Amino acid sequence: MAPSRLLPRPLMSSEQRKAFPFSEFEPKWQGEWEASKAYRTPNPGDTDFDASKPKYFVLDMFPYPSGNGLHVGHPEGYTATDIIGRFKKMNGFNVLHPMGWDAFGLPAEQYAIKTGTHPRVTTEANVANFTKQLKSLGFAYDWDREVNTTDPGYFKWTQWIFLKLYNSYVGDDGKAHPISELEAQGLSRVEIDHRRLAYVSEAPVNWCPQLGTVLANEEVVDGKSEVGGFPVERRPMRQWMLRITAFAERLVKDLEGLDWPDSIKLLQTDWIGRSEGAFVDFEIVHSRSVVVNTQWHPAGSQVVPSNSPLPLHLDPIRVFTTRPDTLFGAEYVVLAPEHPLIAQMLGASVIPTQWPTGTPDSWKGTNENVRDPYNAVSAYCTQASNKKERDRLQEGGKTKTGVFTGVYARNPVCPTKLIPIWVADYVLVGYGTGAIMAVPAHDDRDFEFAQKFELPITQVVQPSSGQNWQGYTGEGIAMNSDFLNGLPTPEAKKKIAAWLEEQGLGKGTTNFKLRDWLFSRQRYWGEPFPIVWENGQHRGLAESELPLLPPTLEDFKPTGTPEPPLSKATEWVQYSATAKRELNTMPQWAGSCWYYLRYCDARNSERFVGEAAEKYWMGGGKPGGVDLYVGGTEHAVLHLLYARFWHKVLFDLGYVSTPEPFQRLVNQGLILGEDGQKMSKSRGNVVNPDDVVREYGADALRLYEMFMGPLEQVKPWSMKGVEGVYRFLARVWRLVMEVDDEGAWSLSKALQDVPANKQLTKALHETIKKCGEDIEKLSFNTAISQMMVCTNAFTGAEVKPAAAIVTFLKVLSPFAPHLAEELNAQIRSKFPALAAKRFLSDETWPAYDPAALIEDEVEVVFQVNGKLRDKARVPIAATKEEIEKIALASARVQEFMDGKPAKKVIVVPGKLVNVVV
RNA sequence: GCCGAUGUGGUGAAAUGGUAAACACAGCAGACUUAAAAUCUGCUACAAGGAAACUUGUUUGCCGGUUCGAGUCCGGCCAUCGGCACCA
Repeated sequence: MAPSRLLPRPLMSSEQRKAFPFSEFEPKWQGEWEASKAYRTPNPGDTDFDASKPKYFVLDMFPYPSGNGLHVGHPEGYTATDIIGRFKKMNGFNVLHPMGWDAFGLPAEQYAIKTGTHPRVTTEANVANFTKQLKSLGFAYDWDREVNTTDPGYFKWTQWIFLKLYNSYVGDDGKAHPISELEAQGLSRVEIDHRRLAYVSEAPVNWCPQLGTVLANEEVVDGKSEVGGFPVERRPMRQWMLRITAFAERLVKDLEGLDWPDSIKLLQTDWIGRSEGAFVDFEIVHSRSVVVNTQWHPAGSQVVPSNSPLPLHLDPIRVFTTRPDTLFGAEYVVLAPEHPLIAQMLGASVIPTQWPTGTPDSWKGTNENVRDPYNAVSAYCTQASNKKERDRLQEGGKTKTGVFTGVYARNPVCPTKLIPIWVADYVLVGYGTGAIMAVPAHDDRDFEFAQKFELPITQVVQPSSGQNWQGYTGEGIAMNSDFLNGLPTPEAKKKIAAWLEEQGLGKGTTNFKLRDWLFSRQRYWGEPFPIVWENGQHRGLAESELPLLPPTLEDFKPTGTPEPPLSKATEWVQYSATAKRELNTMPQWAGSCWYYLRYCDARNSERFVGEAAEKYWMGGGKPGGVDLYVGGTEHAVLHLLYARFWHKVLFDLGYVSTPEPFQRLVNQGLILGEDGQKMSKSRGNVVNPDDVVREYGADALRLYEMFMGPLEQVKPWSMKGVEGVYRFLARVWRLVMEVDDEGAWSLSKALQDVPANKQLTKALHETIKKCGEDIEKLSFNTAISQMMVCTNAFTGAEVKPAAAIVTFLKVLSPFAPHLAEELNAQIRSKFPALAAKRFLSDETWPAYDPAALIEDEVEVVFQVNGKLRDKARVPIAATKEEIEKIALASARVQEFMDGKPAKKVIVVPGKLVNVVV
């Protein structure tokens, strides 16, 4: 028989295993905070609102409540903002720190398709789960301000803002104005529809058959949908667009005044892609205009006259270029395959049915069977339009293809010089004018193309330093350029732009990469458009008809055609005998474009946000209203750009008081799995916050996430690290509590109402100082290590001074609010005068005493030639001369001076002495 | 290809141009314990020498520069990660 002690022992209750009873007091305090509405934030107009306090609006990117629940990445940013919010509150600010749900979106809809469960049901369940999880972490949110984008009381205003966009245009001042101004000017319906910020377009879009919806360019990655990775094809469809491009200039410029990381500003700037240049018009010389000899063509051929008697007017080819100074080097013109002029030229038989005499074979395209330009061009264009975006990029990488149209254009600076017009898909229809002038000598792409297709390459820029001019794209001195010769690039640009304008051949202009925002989706679970169609025309609903609820549908499946699922709600669709509703819904971005505004006044049923509330919470004299916005980098471009756009429209129309929404932005870094890989189910390295809370408590989770490293950095998870901060919290617990004879926790006898000694006082005040500074800088990891140092100092003391420990708990409370609150309450039971009366969050952040930080003596290091050789403690008040004397007297210093005289002695008081020999 | 971020012990990391490695994790040793866990105390960048206290040298991706002094500033390169990708 085995000795009894080797038998499995009865399982200890989990309470006994715990180093401190967090699982008891954490829910207890959460309950108390909730019951007493400890974190309710009064609004202007409320009886308990104190207008004398400054405001601090600290915002998290609100989550999509997925079925998977919270992952450890969520609490990273949320804890950071929670600490800041609690800290600011203790420093006398009115703090707005809300939470809500970005709950429209594809997963709930796809789940509905699979199971038949209505997305509203799924969403409600997920929100309930997320709420429970977030509450278990003790965040100081004002839950009375919770918003949910799928709540009719919320999306009523999303629809309302859409109507504002629909009923606005951008004037010459670059600002949004009500469309009524145009009506007053007597503009026609068509003209007005052309100016609206929300307009209908037939442009080719990214259609994803599997998802049954179109996607914005930004939602397509490598020709596949960002969600799900399904193939995406291009097809023309009628869609709602938002005219964000009208704000491109301001969206770049206004970044200046924001406290955002430079890298994020750069990302947005690059995305918007502003470039200055000029439009230049190239007249198309064709058989139905005037016949002109080609000057330079290798075969010296002529454009073949057709037998068509009627002259035909064709608009010139307008190109955009950032290098108008190289116009003399333009050797050919390229149209994007989708360029409207191509269809026009094909239709009007401008593109000939025979290659001009002497056309090199390389110009005739790759299709062997096509023997004439007409068919070569149409074949090339068909092929290009069928190609998915992905193939255009992937197919042979970036090898250039193209075909000569058989038609020539006139170079405006050199009317006798005719240059061939090509079609090639390296020119994108969506950028600039969809056409370019090719200057092979000074553009990489044109250079590559010209080499491949044996087109002439003429130097027009002399590089400043002796680089090879072929393919030189930098600035230099103009040459072979008539009246530009000898001018440096910037001057040449100015001169040619002025000349073009004078001649009516072109115009200086600014262009952007940014395209208008494709705003409609063929989905069920999104905001319906407040639009009806009658007699082929759209019209906005009256405000009084909002919110427009989605129809109740049993069948959410995509129709398999571009017809949205809402078409299945036949009754709902029929607005009146003659009018039908718009069937598209808004994209998920819509709700997140303005949620921060709703938080200011979440229950207002009269207005999207009350005026006084908006002025107070979003005001403050800075361009951005939200004081701190924390979220992931994945939203660095889209969400932030869209929200800024909407905000500017609302600002122009006078609905909000700042031109920008977010003043300070911080991106938290991704948390990786313990294996250093991205957390994912398939890798099996996902950490569930619920498990961490169960094992170590919410405070330990919060603290660990902040202790891991700098907030912005990508960092791997470590359960051992969680244990480390858990042990720290247990040490704090034992400063106050000890196990009594019954094995229960009771107040420590070492805890006494005595003043702290000099050493402890210093440690405490250093901690107050450093933590305050570090919280402002969001350097939570170093703040925590300072609290550890402080705790270690207190642990080493025989007697624990109660008042000093309460002060310490105040500093700890933003980080570990439950433990701090519990220990404060424990101390209050014996020392009511020393502890906080109610909650620590009601207390004032302690002030540090600079005098407590100063010591009588400091350690000064002595260097010889920059190398550390000796140290000594010297009085803090010692003069430079005295310190120098002490240093030179040091035996070690003398030894390393090796008898040589000191050439120079640098003395940094309180720090070091460096003797140079 | 272009743009950006990062690079420091076995690990996460810290350092207004002024003692590199604070604070943790892991490891080692000791105390407590019948024992273990927990807790407490100490050691712990690397190399060489020394019984030891200690001494000397080297070290912040690599190469150079500025400076009395560089992880930090400047120039060049390399690697990893992220973004963009024919934007004229």
